[in-house]
Amino acid sequence: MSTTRVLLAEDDKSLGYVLQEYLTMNGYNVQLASDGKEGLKLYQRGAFDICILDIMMPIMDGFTLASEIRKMDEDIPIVFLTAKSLKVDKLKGFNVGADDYLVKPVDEEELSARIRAIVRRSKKPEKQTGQVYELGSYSFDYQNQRLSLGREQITITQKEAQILKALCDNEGNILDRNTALREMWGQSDYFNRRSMDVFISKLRKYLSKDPSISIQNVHGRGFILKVDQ
Amino acid sequence: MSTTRVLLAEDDKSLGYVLQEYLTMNGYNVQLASDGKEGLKLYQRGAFDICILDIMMPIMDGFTLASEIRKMDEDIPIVFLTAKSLKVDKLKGFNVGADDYLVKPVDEEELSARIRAIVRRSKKPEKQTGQVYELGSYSFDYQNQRLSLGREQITITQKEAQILKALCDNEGNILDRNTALREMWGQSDYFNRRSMDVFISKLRKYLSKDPSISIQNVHGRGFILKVDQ
DNA sequence: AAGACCAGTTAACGAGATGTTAAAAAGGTT
DNA sequence: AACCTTTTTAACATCTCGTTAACTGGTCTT
Repeated sequence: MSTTRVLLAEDDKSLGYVLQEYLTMNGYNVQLASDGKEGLKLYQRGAFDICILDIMMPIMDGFTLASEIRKMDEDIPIVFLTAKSLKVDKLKGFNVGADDYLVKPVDEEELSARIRAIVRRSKKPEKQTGQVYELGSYSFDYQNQRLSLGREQITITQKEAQILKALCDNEGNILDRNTALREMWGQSDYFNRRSMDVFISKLRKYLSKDPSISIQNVHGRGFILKVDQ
Repeated sequence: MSTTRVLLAEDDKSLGYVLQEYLTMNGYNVQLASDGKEGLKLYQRGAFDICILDIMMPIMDGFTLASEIRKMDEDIPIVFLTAKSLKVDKLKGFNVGADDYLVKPVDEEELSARIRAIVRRSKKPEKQTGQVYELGSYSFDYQNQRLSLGREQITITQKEAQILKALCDNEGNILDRNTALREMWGQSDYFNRRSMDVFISKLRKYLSKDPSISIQNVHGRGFILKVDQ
């Protein structure tokens, strides 16, 4: 993931500097503005992932800045900082769409933790495409239990998918039998082992149309999924 | 939008009751657990939008409960409540994936505002108004519960529409049964499952005039809406 | 080479999941 | 209350898939 870009608007120079330093050290890309107007300018210029705004600032206060920012981007996370803990202020903050509201003195670590929590939520709009494994000319979608070869497409069963996934995750390496059995069956005994063999046999059949793919046995140890080139 | 379902785990009966009352009055659907274990049970049974967990509780503390919940759903918002303001606790909270961390005494209005802020972020971006799905030769207007084929038009029921929408949103991919049940019924049990089957059967009938459309079952997982070309 | 496991494959079995229809229950309207 | 619509529950038929069994051949150890 790319670094998180932070817009920090804080008129207290020394506090602003300290926070900027701390956040930068923690891998954030921080731009510092010392009043609301400057904050707005910076915002218009760059693309940010989160805004941290002091409420009491000269020229333009944090609330006004926040609403200006909201006009441009109704989705960007905003965190307010303030010296006094006035309840009305706090509620006003959340009403203009704040994501958090911190009372000074702020603890840098806590600020960092809260930023992380907020950005984590806001940064995943797109639905994650279920991971798809490429197996020679096959492709295997674990989430959807789908194995496809060209236009042909079959839906395999849950256990088949589990085992094939485990093989794919260890492609070229041994998938240890006992490990796999404990993972998928909860324990390893004679019957589970035989059951696994049945599934391996089924998977081999599914994958037989591409001769470059093979599931090889390692006597007494497990199986290896191999894809030759 | 449906009401926000809140799981509140708080062992202090009177505080728990007060918060439940307040949040309920503000339009939240609140279920109260008086210890961690009960909280976990409630969570497993129902579908929630956010969890508010006291940290110090008998039997199972809030951190443990949170990590159990995270095992099941890595995306649900979690807010911690605590009496003492220990920095290590706070950071630990954020590290297990908290979205917020409030120190008692909590102000109900602030809690409500924070919940709103968090839930706003986590709710999936619903597609916009008047979305009409194209299904082969059918078209389906979810808002108006209308399914039409040519100039024929039928109005389907709310549940039918909900399920069809969920299927459409996952077209070509598995609509997970438990996910759907928790979304639409609030919980997943034997009877809901059978009820869902009945609706699937009805939808299949509605859609039977276009043979390129099918609702396929994936044994033990859910259903896939497929539209061949 | 012989014995002792290990693995490959196919088929049968049965618990549980699903398909479908109909009746009952739950809501809502007049 | 009588009526309607929607949803749930019941009942029964059918299907699915993980397991187990059975038989075959393979691999290792001695």
